[in-house]
Order: sequence, then C-alpha cells, then structure tokens
Amino acid sequence: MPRPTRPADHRARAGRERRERTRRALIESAMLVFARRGVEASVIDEVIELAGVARGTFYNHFRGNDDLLAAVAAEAGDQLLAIVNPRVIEHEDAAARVATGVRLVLALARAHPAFAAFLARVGPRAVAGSNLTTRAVPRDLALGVRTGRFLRVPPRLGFDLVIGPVFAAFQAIALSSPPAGYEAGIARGILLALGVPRADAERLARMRLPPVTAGADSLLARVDARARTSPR
Amino acid sequence: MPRPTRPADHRARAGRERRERTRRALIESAMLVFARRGVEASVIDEVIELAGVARGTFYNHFRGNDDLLAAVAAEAGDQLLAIVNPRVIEHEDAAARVATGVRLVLALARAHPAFAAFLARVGPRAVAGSNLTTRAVPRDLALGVRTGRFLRVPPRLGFDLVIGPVFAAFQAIALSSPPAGYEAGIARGILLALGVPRADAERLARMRLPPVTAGADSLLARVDARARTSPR
Amino acid sequence: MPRPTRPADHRARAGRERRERTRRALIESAMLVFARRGVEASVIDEVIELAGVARGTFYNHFRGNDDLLAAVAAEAGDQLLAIVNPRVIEHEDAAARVATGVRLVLALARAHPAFAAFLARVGPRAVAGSNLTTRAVPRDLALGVRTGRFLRVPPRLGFDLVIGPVFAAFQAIALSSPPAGYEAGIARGILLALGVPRADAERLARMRLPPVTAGADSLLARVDARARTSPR
Amino acid sequence: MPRPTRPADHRARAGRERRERTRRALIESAMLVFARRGVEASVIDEVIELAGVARGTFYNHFRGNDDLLAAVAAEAGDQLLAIVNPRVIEHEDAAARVATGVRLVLALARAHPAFAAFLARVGPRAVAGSNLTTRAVPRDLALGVRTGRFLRVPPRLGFDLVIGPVFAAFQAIALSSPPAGYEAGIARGILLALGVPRADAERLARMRLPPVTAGADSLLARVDARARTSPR
DNA sequence: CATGAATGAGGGTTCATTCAT
DNA sequence: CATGAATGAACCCTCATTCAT
Repeated sequence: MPRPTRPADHRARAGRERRERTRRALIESAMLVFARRGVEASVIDEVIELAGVARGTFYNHFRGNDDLLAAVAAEAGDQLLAIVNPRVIEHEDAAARVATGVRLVLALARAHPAFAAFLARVGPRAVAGSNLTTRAVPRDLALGVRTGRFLRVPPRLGFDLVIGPVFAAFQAIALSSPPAGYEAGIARGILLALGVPRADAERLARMRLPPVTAGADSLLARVDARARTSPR
Repeated sequence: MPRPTRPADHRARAGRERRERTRRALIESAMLVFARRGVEASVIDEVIELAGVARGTFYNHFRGNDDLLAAVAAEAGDQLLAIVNPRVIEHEDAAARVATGVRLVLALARAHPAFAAFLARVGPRAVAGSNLTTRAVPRDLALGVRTGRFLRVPPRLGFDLVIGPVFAAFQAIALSSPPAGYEAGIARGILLALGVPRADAERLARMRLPPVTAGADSLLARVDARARTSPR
Repeated sequence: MPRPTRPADHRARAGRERRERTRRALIESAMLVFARRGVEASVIDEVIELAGVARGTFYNHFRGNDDLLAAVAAEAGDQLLAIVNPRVIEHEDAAARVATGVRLVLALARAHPAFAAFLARVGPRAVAGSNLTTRAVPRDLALGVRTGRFLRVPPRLGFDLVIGPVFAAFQAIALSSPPAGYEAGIARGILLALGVPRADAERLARMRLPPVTAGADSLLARVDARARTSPR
Repeated sequence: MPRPTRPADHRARAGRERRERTRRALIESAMLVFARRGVEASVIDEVIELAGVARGTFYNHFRGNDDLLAAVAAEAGDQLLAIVNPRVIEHEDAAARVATGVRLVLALARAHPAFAAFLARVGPRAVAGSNLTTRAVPRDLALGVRTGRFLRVPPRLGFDLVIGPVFAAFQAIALSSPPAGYEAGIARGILLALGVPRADAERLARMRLPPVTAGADSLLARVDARARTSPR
C-alpha cells in the first residue's frame, strides 16, 4: 500500500518545480531578446517583461547579464549537441560526420529563425565554452586527419575553416533567407576546404538527411513559438 | 615684398587642418577603443580621453556612436582596399586574386594586432557597407565563376565561404597568434571551398607575396603605434 | 498506566520551546550582524543565514528591521542590567554605585568584543529605551545629588556626563583595545565630572571589583562565541 | 594700460565658478539631509532635489555616498576649526583652551540647530578625520598634561573624556533644547574630569565669552537658513 | 570651433516584505 | 509554525547628449 508522500516532500517538490518553470521562462525570453537586440545590449527589463516575472525574480536566478548569457548559451549548445550528435556519430567516416553535423545545425537554424538569429548575434565567442565546439567539432576533425580523410590541418585552422562559414551562414539564414541548396553549398565548401575530393563532397552535401525536429518543449521550439507570438 | 597667401586664407586653412587633425585623433582613438571594448560598449568617454579633446568637440565631428563606428569602419575598409586592391588586380586569374586578397588582408592583421582586434570585434556586419566587401570580393567571385575557375556558387554562398573563414582568422590572430602558415592554410581552404584544384590552391596559397606595409601615417600604423604606448 | 502529560500538552510545549530557540537564534545573529554592519545597514539576509532559518520564519518573529533592533537592544539592556545592577545596589554611596556600574559595564564590553562592537555601533539612542539608561543611571545620579555626593547637576546634564564617556569608551574598546587602566580612567573622569573629590574618585575607580561573568548561555557569551567561529 | 582678460581665461573662470557653486549647493543640501535621515540612509535623491541639480551632476562632483559624507564632514570640521581655533589659541592656559573650545562649539551648535543635528547624527566617527579632532583637541590635551594643568591622562583617555560629553551634548541640543547653563555644565564637567580644580573649572565654564558668529555665507549659516525654509 | 558643466533617461542591483505550500 | 519563491519599490550609477561660454 503506497504511503502518500509527506507534506514536506510535496511542498519542497512543488517549490522546486515552480522555480524550474520560472528559470526556463527566463532563459527562453532571454534568447529571444538576445536575438533581437544583441548580446551586449541592455536586456534585463525586456527579458523580465517577456518572461512575465518581477525584477527581483531575475536576480533570484541569475547574477546578472553575463550569467544569463552564459546560461542561455550553455543551454543552447547542450540542446543542439543533444539533437545533432546522435546522428553524427552514426557515421564512421569523418567527412560524413562533418557534413551531417553542419547540415543538421543549419537545418535547425532554418527551421527556427529565432534560434538562428540568436546564434548570429552571439557569434562564435558565446558558444566557445559549449561542448559542441570544444568537443564534437575537434573530435571529428581529428578523426578525419587521423584517417587521412582530411588534409593535415592543425586543429585551430580546421576549426576556423568549419566554424567560420557556419556562423556566416547563421547570419544569412537569420537575415536574408538564402535559396534552397544554400546549406548544402556551405557543407560542400567546408568539406572541400578540408581536402575532401569533390565527388565525395558533392555527394555528402546532398545525401538524404532524415529530418531533425526539436521536441515541442525544447528550448528551440519554445523560443521559436514565442518569437512568432510576441510583438517585436 | 610678396605675401604668398592672404591672412584670411591662412586662417581658413589652419582651421581646416586643425579640424582634420582632431577628426583623425578621434577616429584613431575610437578604433582602439572598439578593439578593446567591443562595438556595443560605451565608448565616448574613453575615446575623447584618448584623443585628448573635450566632450563637446566629439559632437562637433560625429552625430553619435553609430556615426563614429560607421566612420571608423569606412576609414578602415577604404584604407584596406587602397592597400590591397592594387596588388589584387595585378592578377587576371580569379583564384590568384582571391588568394592574394585574403593573404594580404591577413598579413596586415598580423602586422597590426590592434587592427585585427578591431575587425574581430566589429565582425562582418560593421564592414558590410565598405567597398571592400560590397565590390571587391563579389567582383572577383563573379570573375572566377564566369571564367570557370570556381564552382558555380551563387553570390551569397561564395561570399560566406570567403568571409566566414577570414573573420574567424581575425579572431585567431587577435587572440591566439596562430603558428606561421596559418594564413596560408586559410587561403588554401577558401580556394578549395570555391572549387579550385588542390595543386593550384596549394601553390597560390604559398606563392611569394611582396610584403605589404601600411604607410607610417596610415590609420592602421598609427592605431597600432598608440595601442603599444597607451595603457589598457 | 499513568501518562504524565497529555500529547497535546507535549506538542504545545515542544512547539513553544522550538519557537523560543528560533527566536534566540535570530536575536543572537542579529546582534552580531548589527555589530559588524551597523544598525542602519541591510541586515535581514545575513541574519537569517547566520541563524539558519528561512526568510519567512523571520517575519513570524519580528515585524521588521526596527522591531528586530528593538528586541536586540532590549535584550542587551535587560541582560546588562541583570548582571550589573545587583552589584551596584550593594553600595549605598552614589559615587560607589556609579563607579561600580561604569566599571562593570566596561569590563563586560572588554570581555565580549562582539558586544562592545554592538554597543558602539548602535550608540546611545538604541538603548535609550532600556531600563538601564532610563532607570538605573538616573536613579543613582539623583541619589548622589540628594545626598550631596555629586554637584547639583540637572538630570540631563548628569546623564550626558556619564553616558558620553561610556559610549566613547565602547568605541575605544571595540576598535583599539586601549591599555589596562583605561576603564578606571573613564570611571575616575566621570566621578570627577560629577564633582566627587579626587581622592575618592581615585579610590573608587581602582577599588577591587569582583569579576563579572556573563553566564555561558547568556546573550553576551553566546554572541561572543559565535563571533569567534563565524566567518566575517 | 590693463589688457582685457582673454576670452579663454574668462570662459575657464566662469566654468570654474559655476562648478564651485554647484558643489557648495550639494554639500549644503547633503548636510541637511544627513541631519534629517542619518548618515547611512539613502540620500542622493533627496540631496539632488534640495540642491536643484540633476542626478548626473551629483556624480560629476562625488563618487558616491561615502565621498559625499567625507566632503561634508571635512567641510564642517574645517569651518568649525576656522571659527573656533583663533579664539582658543588666544589662551595660554590649557584649561582655558579646552573650556573655550568646548563652549564655542556648543554655542555654534545651539545657534545652528541643523548643524547640531548633523553632528549628532554622524557621531564622532565621521569627523574622525578632521583637523579639529586629530590636531586641535590632542594638542590642547597634551599642553595641559605637559604643564601640569591636567591629570596625567593618556591621549586616548583624555580624548574620550572630552569628545564623549560633547557629542552627547550635540544630541541634547539637537533634540531637546536643554536649559541655559547646560553648555557650561558640560564644559565644567569636562574640566573636572581632566583634573582641573573645581574653582577654576567653575570660573572657566562661566567666564564671559565673546559671541561667535558664523559668517552669513558660511556653510553653517547657509545650511541653517535652508533648514528653516525647506519643507521636512 | 573647442570647451566642459550640467542634464536625465535608462540601465543595473538590492532587499524588505508577502504568500502559497 | 517553518519554508523559500516571488515580488517590486527604491536605490545606485552610467553615459550619450546638450548648451552656455
């Protein structure tokens, strides 16, 4: 016979859940605002209004603007990695990995304009600390070099040849909705730059890619949904 | 006894020259400060102190922060173009042009860290209006596509494949002084991404490049000199 | 089988005791914090953390900052009076009473630095309502005047001639540990100021004084113990 | 034939004078507000409103609350010293000096209630840095000890026997307008406490004292005038 | 045209207090 | 009664901009 949870437990849990909801609301709102106004803008007022919480509540959750940005970037990086990485590591071929990773990330950006705008605004520096850029990308580059799939590029060079076009593409996607095929072009260019033969690059950049979706209550999806409803 | 200029002329000219000196001092200081603090930071106080002029003087020259940034970016873009373009158009081959342009720009960034820092900070958007990015780069891309030297990339895609790695390289140069050969690696990667055969890309990325120098009283050189003397 | 107390009684008593413990923890913590930060500083956060209770609990015990300060001051004044007064009223001579009272209070301040710091911080005003200052001091001053032991000073003048140096002494003790004999000097000065002949003042300020101790679970002792263990 | 001042000079001087006027307005207002609300209160809003200047102007003159208090205390201490010291050093006798100093200071406090309130609020600590307390008082105490006029009290003890009653008196004057003769009583008490014979103490505490006046545009007078006109 | 004192909107942050659990 | 998340008024401070000289 199940013993009902003790009131104290219930209260503690209810509190924790409430706190968690508030935190998520703040992060979602912040991502929207960063996307609109830029990372360095003064932001808190707008964030709390969008999140529908009081000023003090913000400071119960974050120490300030920098802390908030770090939380948003970490959350974004983590979610991105969680969606993309499983698909990437299905492949053994480093070129296939890079192609898949780049194309999935760009597909997500295209599907979620608010998210693309955020990434374009924060630039490479903000996600510098995420596992996505510090682990996944270097890992696949090293794999490619080791297996002779890529030219012998030093890590930093390889990183910049991948990340540079990707962030330029975020800009393009956020601001000027480039034509279909643009993402494939970026992916192909990156593979070529790394020394992958043209035929392979061509093929990998266009091979059928199972559609990705960010779960309906993921950060990406929620932010995007809010971007459509909330006034600029 | 002949008097070469009338006093009125003299005064007018002296005034103009003085004004010009003040303006240059402001632009140089601003570039330093943008490099240090970022584009969106609060800036004017530091700029006028570095320039050694009064608050009001600033507003005699610029309407505000945006105007200042535009002036600095335009000046930077123009000077860059003035140095790099003559060398670029010596070549008929689009690949040689792109290789030369990219390598010269990166060489200048390497020689002038404050300038590299500025470009890394402002990002592609700030120089978006300059002739360098709106004319020179598209021109050479179009040439390459027309002559069959490059793959048939649409303008925006080509642009992003060039500009993305270049700005990533500015970051790298400004912050972590990458090893010799890094710039060549970036240039080679860009050529490859555009579809240039590996042998050509390799050769063009390493061909001897007459050294570039920014004239001693150019913006680049002066800003850099001040960066070394003025305290952070 | 006899049950000594009914459960309700037991629960009620346990509740009362628990409440009392919480209240004491709050008062002790508050005294420490007042001593450190001053009376007008923002205080509640630190108090509840030191006391290890939740925010809401504080408001179950005190209406706010003022109420808290009043409670602490009253408690301090009462305990001081309880320790000092029995010793004071052993004497019939008003001069001996004042000398004893002043010296005992200063001895307690010296023995309990956190307590001295508290008194120095709150100043005369905070203890203005305590029985110590409203009853004991005026009572002995009046006695001295009535018996011709003191000059015919009006009440307020006498009060200020006593209380002024005593609070100055709290400062000295809290901040700069004056040399031995300092307290005697203060006591002698006060007696002289009231018109006691020099020989008597000298003798009373130095006569042997049975050591005072604040009981180990008195406010004074407990606050002091915590001041030594808790980090600044 | 006098050459007219050059325009630049005139402008510079006009600017300096304007700045000085603003600064004085701020200090006067601040003294009033400190007197009313206490030293640790949040004050800037009220100060700038009383002074009739903008928020930013405040920060052009002071770094913040502490800086403001320091400026006010320094100004108050300096002006007090400037008024009182010349009268004090007319006397060779240390007892006469102390009596004169104490009585003049208290007379000024009585004549300028706002000033008394300020001193009562800030307490001894705020004026701790002023020349009045760090130089004048110790100087005359040392003189008295050296000449045998006072008992051989150590410096800190003597200081506390003087300063303690004086600040208690500021309280009394500010809050409860004690009867005539109160100031003399304080002065007599202090002299007695220092060991001055009763007859001398009596005489010096009552000897005719030429009236002191704070010049009409002194801080004291101006603050006081404003206290009477401005609403609480 | 250069100067620099003054401005005030606009942002950041704190903290006493409330209240649902 | 204890809890702690949320609240929002009240602060503090900055900095782009104006304007009299």
